[in-house]
Amino acid sequence: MEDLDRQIVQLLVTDGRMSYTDLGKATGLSTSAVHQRVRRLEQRGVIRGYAAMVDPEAVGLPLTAFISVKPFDPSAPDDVPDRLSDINEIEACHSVAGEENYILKVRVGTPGELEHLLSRIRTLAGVSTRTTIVLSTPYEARPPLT
Amino acid sequence: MEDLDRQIVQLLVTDGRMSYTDLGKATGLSTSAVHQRVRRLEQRGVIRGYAAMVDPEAVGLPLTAFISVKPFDPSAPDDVPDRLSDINEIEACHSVAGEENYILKVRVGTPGELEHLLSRIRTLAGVSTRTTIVLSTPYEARPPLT
DNA sequence: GCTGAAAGCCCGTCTAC
DNA sequence: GTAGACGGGCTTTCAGC
Repeated sequence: MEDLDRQIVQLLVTDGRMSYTDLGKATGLSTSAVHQRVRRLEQRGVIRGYAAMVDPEAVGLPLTAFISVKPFDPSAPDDVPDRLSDINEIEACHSVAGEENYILKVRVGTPGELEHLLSRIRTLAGVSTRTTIVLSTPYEARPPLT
Repeated sequence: MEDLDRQIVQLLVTDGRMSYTDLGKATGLSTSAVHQRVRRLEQRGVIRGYAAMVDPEAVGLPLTAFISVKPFDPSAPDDVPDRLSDINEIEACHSVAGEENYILKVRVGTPGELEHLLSRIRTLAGVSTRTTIVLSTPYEARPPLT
């Protein structure tokens, strides 16, 4: 990727609401040139979208956990991500190499909700689970420096 | 949290660049009322900021991994997050309950870079590591529905 | 805490290079 | 691919309730 695009991406990752005018000042381009480049970055899928970053505790989700998942029947068709995609408590689903097949990142309000979520996951996807509770998060979602 | 604030947060998590005018239309508030609420949500730390979401592969970071970390000397002062905070490849650092002390999420370009990163982590923080390679990511960073 | 209005700035587009 | 300009819309602030 070109250096100007890289700069623009970097700026927008740090401040997703920065105006095209300010992006232009920061990169030395005109407003319309920046605008055009941003649109192309969005269309090419480099920029997938924009989001407010929210404090999970402030919205009632103080409990984070990683759940490693392994199918009961390793010969069954593997559609775990599809089966779990409607569960809003699951923030992320990664297919991984190793002892387990998937790592899920989940957020809930209470241990009771986590217990209930685990049983939903086990029955919906036909998997066994290994859960790692997050005690605190020194940092998270830091933008990739490229 | 109040319902109107919840609506606003939900909308901004889904589209971080939505205008205050549109937020007002969606919530039935005036533009200035929305603006005021958003500022208070930002000041209270409910909204931590805004970010463009970037495709890691498109910016040269196709390889994601989780690194579980455990100090060589369990009696030494635990300042692992501080010691690692300058490493840009580390996207997140969670303190966890379980066999290991921390889970790191990292993004790099190549296996060679991962190898180098692991040795930096081990020497900088005085830890042993267990690495789980991500093969694919069916979904990630889904907004918490509250 | 919300509304409504007013001024300034930004967005989005178009034309020209 | 970039610069410059223009109209419409948005942001931001300030009374007023």
